[in-house]
Parts: sequence; C-alpha cells; structure tokens
Amino acid sequence: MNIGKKKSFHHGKLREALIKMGTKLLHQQGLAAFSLREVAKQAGVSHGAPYRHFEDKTVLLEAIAAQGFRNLEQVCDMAMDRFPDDPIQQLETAGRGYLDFALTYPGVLHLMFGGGLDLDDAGAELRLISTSSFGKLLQIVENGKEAGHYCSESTLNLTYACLAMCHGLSLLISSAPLKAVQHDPRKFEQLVQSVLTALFQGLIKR
Amino acid sequence: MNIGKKKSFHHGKLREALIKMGTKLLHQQGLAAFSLREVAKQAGVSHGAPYRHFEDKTVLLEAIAAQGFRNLEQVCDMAMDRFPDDPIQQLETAGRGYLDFALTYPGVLHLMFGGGLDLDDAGAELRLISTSSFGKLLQIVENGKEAGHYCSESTLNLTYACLAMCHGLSLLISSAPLKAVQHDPRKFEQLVQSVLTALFQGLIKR
DNA sequence: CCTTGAAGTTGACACTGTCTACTTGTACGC
DNA sequence: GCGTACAAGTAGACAGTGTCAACTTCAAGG
Repeated sequence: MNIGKKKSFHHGKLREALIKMGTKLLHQQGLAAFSLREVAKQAGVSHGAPYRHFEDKTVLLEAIAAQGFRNLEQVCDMAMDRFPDDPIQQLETAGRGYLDFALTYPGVLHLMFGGGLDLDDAGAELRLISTSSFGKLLQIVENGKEAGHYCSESTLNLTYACLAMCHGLSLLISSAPLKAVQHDPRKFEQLVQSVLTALFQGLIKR
Repeated sequence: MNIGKKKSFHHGKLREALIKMGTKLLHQQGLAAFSLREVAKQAGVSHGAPYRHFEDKTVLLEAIAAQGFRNLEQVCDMAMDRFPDDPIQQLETAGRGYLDFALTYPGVLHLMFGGGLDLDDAGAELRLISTSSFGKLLQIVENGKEAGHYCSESTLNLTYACLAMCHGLSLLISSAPLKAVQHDPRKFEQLVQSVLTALFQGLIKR
C-alpha cells in the first residue's frame, strides 16, 4: 500500500541504505576509519539498528564487497555484449572497466582484495558472487582460446595472469607510487596501453 | 656497561621489540585485529609506553611496512648479486622472491599495498625506502633493456608491468580464490611458471 | 650527590563493536 | 474492527580501543 520507495515499517528499507552509506563512508574515510556507528548515524538510525539487518560489522562489509563483485561481473558482461565476436576486444574492455572501477572505488577494491575479509569463510552471498564474477572473466579468456588467439597454457592459468595484471595495476595506480599518474591523462593512457600490450603479448599464441 | 642485548634504561630497546611483536601480531591476527595495547602487552610494557617511541598507531604500522620494503629491496639486491650477467634470471629470481615474501608475510604485504597507509604523507623513512625499493626493481629491468632483451616500451612502464603482475599474483594467491593452490606445490609451481612466462613473453623484444 | 630529562606507568577521556532489555508500530487472525 | 504477535528500531551498558596528561623511575653528567 505504498507508493514508490518506502516499503513497510518505521523507517524504510534500512538494509540498502546502510550498504549505500557504508560504501560512501568507506570511499571517503577508508577502511581503517570505517565505523558501524557512524554508518548508522548517517543513515539516521540509532547505533543498534544495523544489528537487525547485519549480524556483524564484517557482514556489512561483506555485503559492500559483494556489490563490488557484482559490479565487476557486470563489467565483463557488458564487454561480451559489446564485442560478441572479438574476444580480444572483450578482454581489453573488461580490463579497462576493471581499472575504471578500481580507481572510482579504491576503498571497495581494497576491501575486496586487501585481505581484510576472509572470502573462504564469508557468507554464502559473497562466496557465490566472487566465484561467479571470476567465472565471467574465465569465460572471456575461454572465448579467446576457442578463437585460437592464445597460447597453449591452461585457460585457468591464463585467466589468473590477466587478473593478476589488472589487479596489480589497479592497486599500484590507486595507491602511492602512481597516484600522480592518475590525474595526468596522457601518461595514464600511455601506462595502461603499455601494460595491456605487455599482457596481450604474453597471452598471444607464439 | 652492559653485555649483549640490554642497552640502557628500565627496559631495553623497546622500539625494536614493538616492531617485532607488531609484525608477529599482524601476521597472526591480521590488520583489523591489530591493537596497540596488545602489542604493548606482548612486549611486556604498559599501554602508554609505545607513545615514547611512536607518535601514533599508524607510525608503528609505517615502521613495520618500512621493514617490508627493506625486505623487498634485499630480494632485488640478492637477485642481482646472484646473476650479475643475466638480467632475465635477475628478474625471475626477484619475482619469485617477491612472491615468497608475499606468502610468508601476507599481513605485511596488505599493509604495504592494501591502502591502509597513505604512502604520500607518510613519514620520511617509509617514503624513502618505498621509492628506493622500487628503484631496485627499475634497475633490474634497466639491466635487461641495456642487454637488448626487452621491447621498446619505456623502462618505467615495463617496470610497472612487472610489479603489477607480481603484485597481483601475490595478492591473488594470498587471498581467497587461490589459497588452495598455495599448499599444492605442483599446481603452485605450474601457476607461477605460467604467469611468469606470460610476463616475460610480454616484455621480450618482438 | 643532586638535578635533569628520557623512558615507562597510571588513570582518564571519547569512541568503538556488541549484547540485552525495552519500545514502537504494522500486519494478520479472530 | 481489534488485539496480539513479531519484526524493526531505541536506549543503556560493557569491555576494549587510541590517545592524552600527570605522575614516577632511574641512568648519566656536572
């Protein structure tokens, strides 16, 4: 019996609001300063309210990380949609999308891969989405292999190589030594191009 | 008037003890559970004592991270010493050393690159050692370039590519999706070999 | 020997995550 | 239509945290 957003009880859909605010805080203040109470305050509820939706602080963080993985999965999907017949373009597009995400939400990226979360004994949601998003990348590499573009290494290992390269580059750019590059579009593009080229050269059939 | 370890005042050389204990705790409990008070307790001093040696919690963390960078620098040095005339072996050895460090001290690695520390406005010590250790890697790549092994991309960009690959691989292996691989030596070696091969193939002159 | 000042201790403060008991208010069975 | 049950949110308490200021200790130098 509601119009639009507000769903049911006192307040509305708190769960999503907390994830949203949490992401925002993470992105503004970093993981170290991330506080459940502050998230609650920003969402306009008392400090105990989040516990009705998240068992734990880490469960909230897991939910935020899960959204990050969803985002990455979407990047892969879009890349495949845009270039259905060109696996190499797929990979390049996905790689750039990954980088774009990493630079837009470095806090979330660090959360996802920074070791703060133990994906192994995380909630089912996070485990599912993280393996599934990895599966999407695997598929892109598989596409290239089927088209005969890549060398004879196992698809799995090639995928790891791709992921490692993108991931490493993202972390480097979003953290210290390369933060300068981030705001110099020319150098930035040159670096990305150069690393991607190295990556492809490493994958291509030889 | 002292024999051996104990140096001067009440307690001894607390600073180093704190760094040592801190590293241990970081490595046992992870960054999230890292507590100054706990470090102090483990070192056998009161909770206020660390403030005589470290302005801040983050300053202690910076000191720990700095040691990590020193370690990485040493890895590069040793690689160059062992193969003075073979830059490619230098790079491979350094890469494996990097990986080894990453898997032995994942907590420190995450501290160094996980975004918790802002290398830009860190203390002078950390800034120096982090750029200097990067310089060592740069030198290894430069060696290979001078020997005519690599392609025409700028040395800087090639170095970034190497670092990104090693770094990304380390993070992948030390965090979720690949933790299993870590304890299966055969698969592990296969993966490392395969990624390194891809990397070299990407650098080599074409 | 007495002063001094670095090194370490103690107690306090605000803040955090988490638990428990309480209140609110909506949906559903009668 | 109404009362009840139960999810959603509040309020207060607790231990643990980082940090600060005031205190004590003790090796060294005049």
